[in-house]
Amino acid sequence: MRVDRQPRCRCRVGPGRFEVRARIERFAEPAVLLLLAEGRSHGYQLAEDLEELLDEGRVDFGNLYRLLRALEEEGLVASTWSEEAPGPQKRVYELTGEGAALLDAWAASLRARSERIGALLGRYEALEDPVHPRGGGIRQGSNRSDDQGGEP
Amino acid sequence: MRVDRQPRCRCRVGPGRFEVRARIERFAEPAVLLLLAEGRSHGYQLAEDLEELLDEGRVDFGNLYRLLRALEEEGLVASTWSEEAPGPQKRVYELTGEGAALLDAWAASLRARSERIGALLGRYEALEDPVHPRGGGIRQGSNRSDDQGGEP
DNA sequence: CTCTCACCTATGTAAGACACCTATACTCTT
DNA sequence: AAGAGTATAGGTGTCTTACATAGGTGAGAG
Repeated sequence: MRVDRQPRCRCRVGPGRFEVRARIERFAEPAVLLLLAEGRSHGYQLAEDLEELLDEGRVDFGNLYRLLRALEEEGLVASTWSEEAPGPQKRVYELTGEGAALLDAWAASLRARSERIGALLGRYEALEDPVHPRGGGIRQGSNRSDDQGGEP
Repeated sequence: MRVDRQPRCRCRVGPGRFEVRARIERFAEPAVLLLLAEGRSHGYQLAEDLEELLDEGRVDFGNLYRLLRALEEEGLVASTWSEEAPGPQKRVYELTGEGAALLDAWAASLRARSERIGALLGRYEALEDPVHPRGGGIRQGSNRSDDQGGEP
C-alpha cells in the first residue's frame, strides 16, 4: 500500500538533484476565469483546457468542481444545466461581470508577481561565484554540515 | 476581539473590486537561498532583506526561523553561532553545495512558471470582448444567478 | 441484455504551507 | 528600572490541495 505522495513544492531526487514545482497558489482560479471569458464551458471541458493552459500534470477534478461551485456561490460565475445535450448532463458555466472584474485583478497581480520573479532571477543570474552548475551538475562538496552543534 | 485575518490569496473589497495576491508557494525558500548565495547572514538580517526582495508585507519571523532550521536539517544550509558578535547571539547561516543546487532548481522552475504566467496574460490581453473594465470599473449586471435550480 | 468504457459531476480526507500570536533573552538608552 | 530594538523560537488554526472514492449517463462490444 504505497503512498508516495507527490510533494507539494519540491523534493530531493538524488544527491544534488531536486525537483521543484514553483506553484502559484489558487492558480486554477484565474485560469478558469480566463477560459470562461473566452467562452462558456462545463467542468470536464475546463479540465481539459486547463491541462493545456497550466502545463502541470493532470488537473484534479474534485478540486476543480469544488472551485466552480465556490465561484458560483460568490456570484463570479453562473451555471445552467445544458438542455440540448445528448450525453450525460453538463453544468455549463459562464462568467459574470464580477467574475470578469476578479480576472482583471488576478491579471494585475500576476503581472506584478512575474516582475518579482524576474527581479529574483536577475539577481540569481548576477551571481558570479563558483557556485552554479548551470547544467544541473552535482558538485556536492563543501557540505560542512558538522560543527553546528557547538553552541557556546 | 477583531480577527480580520489577511486573506491568503484574494478577497472582495467592494462591488466589482478585488484584492488579489498571486503568491508563489514557498517563495521564501528560493529567496533565502539566493540571499545566502550572495553572502552568509543570520535570520533577522535575512528577514529585512526578504522584505525588499519579496515586496510583500512584513516577513513572518516564526516561519522564517522554522524554514531555516528545516533547511539546515536537510543539509541545504549550515549555521554557526557568531562569536565576535557584540549584540545578542546570532545564528549565522551559509549555503551548502546542496543548497546551491536547490537554488538552481528553483530558478529553473521559476523561469518556467514565469513563462506560463506570460502565456496566460497573453491570452488575457487578447480578449476583445466588451468584457474588461480595464480601470477597475463595476459593471456587475447580468448576474443571472437564477434558474440554476432547474435540473430537468 | 449485460459489460465495459468514456464522459461528467461530486464528496471525503489528510498533509502541507502559512498568518497570527505569544514567549524568551540579550543589549543599549533614558 | 523601564523601555525599545535586536534575535531566536514554539504554538495554533485556517486555507490550499493531492489523493481517494463514488455515482450517474450513453455508446459500443460481446
